[in-house]
Amino acid sequence: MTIHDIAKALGIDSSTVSRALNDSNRVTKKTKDKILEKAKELGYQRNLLASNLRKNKTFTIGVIVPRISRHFFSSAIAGIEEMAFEKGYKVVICQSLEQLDREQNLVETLVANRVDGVIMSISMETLNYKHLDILKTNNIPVLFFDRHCDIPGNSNVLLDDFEGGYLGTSHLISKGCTRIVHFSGPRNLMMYQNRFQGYRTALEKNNIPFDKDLVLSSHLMEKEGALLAKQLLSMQKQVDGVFSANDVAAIGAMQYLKSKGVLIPEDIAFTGFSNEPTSRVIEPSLTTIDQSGSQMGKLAMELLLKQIEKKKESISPETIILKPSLIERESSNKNNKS
Amino acid sequence: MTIHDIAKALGIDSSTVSRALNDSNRVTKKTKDKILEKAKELGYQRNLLASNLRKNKTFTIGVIVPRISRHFFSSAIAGIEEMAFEKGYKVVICQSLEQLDREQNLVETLVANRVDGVIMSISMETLNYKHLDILKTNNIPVLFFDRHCDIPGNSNVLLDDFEGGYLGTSHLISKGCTRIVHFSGPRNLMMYQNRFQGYRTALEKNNIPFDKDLVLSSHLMEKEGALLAKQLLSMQKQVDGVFSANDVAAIGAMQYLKSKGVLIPEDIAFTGFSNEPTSRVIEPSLTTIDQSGSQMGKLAMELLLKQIEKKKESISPETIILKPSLIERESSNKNNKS
DNA sequence: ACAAAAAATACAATCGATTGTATTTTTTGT
DNA sequence: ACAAAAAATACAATCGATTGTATTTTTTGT
Repeated sequence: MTIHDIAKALGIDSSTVSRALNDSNRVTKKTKDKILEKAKELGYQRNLLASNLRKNKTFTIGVIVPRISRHFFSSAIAGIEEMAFEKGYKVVICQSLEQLDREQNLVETLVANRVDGVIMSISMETLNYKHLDILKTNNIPVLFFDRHCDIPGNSNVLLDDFEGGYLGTSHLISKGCTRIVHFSGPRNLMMYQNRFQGYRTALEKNNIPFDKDLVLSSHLMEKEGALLAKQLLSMQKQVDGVFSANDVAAIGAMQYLKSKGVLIPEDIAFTGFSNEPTSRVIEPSLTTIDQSGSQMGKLAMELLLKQIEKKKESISPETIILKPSLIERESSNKNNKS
Repeated sequence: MTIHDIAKALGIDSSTVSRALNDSNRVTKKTKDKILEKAKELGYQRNLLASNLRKNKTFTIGVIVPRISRHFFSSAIAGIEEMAFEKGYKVVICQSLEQLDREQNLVETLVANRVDGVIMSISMETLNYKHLDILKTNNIPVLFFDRHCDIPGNSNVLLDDFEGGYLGTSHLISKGCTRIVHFSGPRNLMMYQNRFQGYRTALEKNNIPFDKDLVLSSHLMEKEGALLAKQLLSMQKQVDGVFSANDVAAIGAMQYLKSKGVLIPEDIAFTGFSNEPTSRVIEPSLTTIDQSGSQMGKLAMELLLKQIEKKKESISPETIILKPSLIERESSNKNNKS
């Protein structure tokens, strides 16, 4: 079933059929009706491959995230899809699984498929950005969200991680904590750098000396949280609070500590980051920094589409930084102060 | 950058370039090398749109789920993507948001984009399957997973929901429960029908009379779980166990009951369904039926690809039914028996 | 009723790659 | 060295839709 079949059936030219199906004003209403009816009769379905090839536009956005099943990313994807659907686009979803070579492979595939744009959150292994050059070469706009990379000329939708780190740490301090450990993530991610800087600044503003031994880096998985907690107990200097750069590690640590009889928040108070669904359910419920994936996804898609749809003359990069908010729960509710 | 540019640069025909890039044995090694080098030099990237159009194959699978951010679905998508990547396919992800009209719209878009196959889990609103006819018309194989529909000729990857319902309910009975409420989902989903039948059969096998007043249907959201729990407390007949057709509703109910001072599992024991991450973290931890989304996703993609890749002569539908397993946790640990 | 202007439709090239067939070049065997 | 066979390459059509230009048809105004 092609436009040529319709054209033949009606004894007219396929260009007229094409224009009729695209509702062009170069076709008279009478002819349009005739064509539309025939199209329906024959069960015609436009072949978007052919159309896309001709128009050099696919109405497809490529999305690369480290892990689809992580709650933050799946909410972001949900937001991205919702906005894309609304605007008539579709999304190809890929996961790097935190591996650089996979990320590179995916970028190449997306380029070969001529996506109209790419939204991505880089992997933990991504230390340089050479594999992204191909996007620029092919004039494909990219938008980074959550985990950004500092190459100029691209758009970003980010959380103010510095502010988040500052909020989370200040909160613990306001609850009376003075020896606060920070669970940090891989150094190459700006995100974790910024959360760390927020932590450090909060300490300084409150005249608490910074102690680098209290900063523990890992990939912030649940198991690593438990390991870090173990390490915590064996520290000679006593700790009374933990600001974790994500909820998962915080929860791993809390569970380990609870099993060892440590009281939370009385002995050690916790603040996490991300507001994962589990953070609300664990006992004590985990104080955390909200990071709405769905909203971020929607904003990211909206911004990218704006850039795609305005003519190429002016793809001015733009950065949106969302303000984080603290969600206060039980895990930080020390009675000492406040 | 097209094969014609390469051809022109080397003074040869574009068909030879095409064959060289596809490693055809109709091109001599010497020519191939020359072409490959030139291609690299010019930064050539094959235009898959054109290739796909010619070959009438897109190496794209459409995936429709009710909600991307639901943990089960995001894990399934992760499994699907992983297997697809391995086999050289990519996936377009869409969410129906449980709405029939959206689902219909998505199916049409996928057809227009000539996906090679579709993997879907139907929405709660989907009562008839007329909107899926277009897939058959266009000869696009479909595979249903998790939530299936009983139209013949399609493949399915399912959990044995009957067995799951039976396991979950029998477990409560073995712990001494005799008045067990069942939280059920929308009737049109076979899945919930089957879990219900498993529940009913378990009662019968244990000589517990079935009481239809103990079956409460809803959409199984967290809020509805809380509402159902409220309803539970106002029942004249006392209840000592709940088998919920998903974890989310169970957790909503448990939180409400805990706030009212009901002891779990002593007063009311709980068994959920799905093994959501939160089920492990809530206190008491929730006994549940495991349903590995990621494994299901992988299997689904593998089966669909098998069907796509073998010639059309024999697209024999196939149904894989995974055996569920019970994960015993605290929420059902009554001391009465066992 | 007729020429000019405007509207509708047809023609033909194109997007970039693939592929069956025809032609040219190379290899083989005597 | 030459014909026959085999291998390599070129030619040309094609996938299905779109779009600038040319042609035909209709409308307008006198």
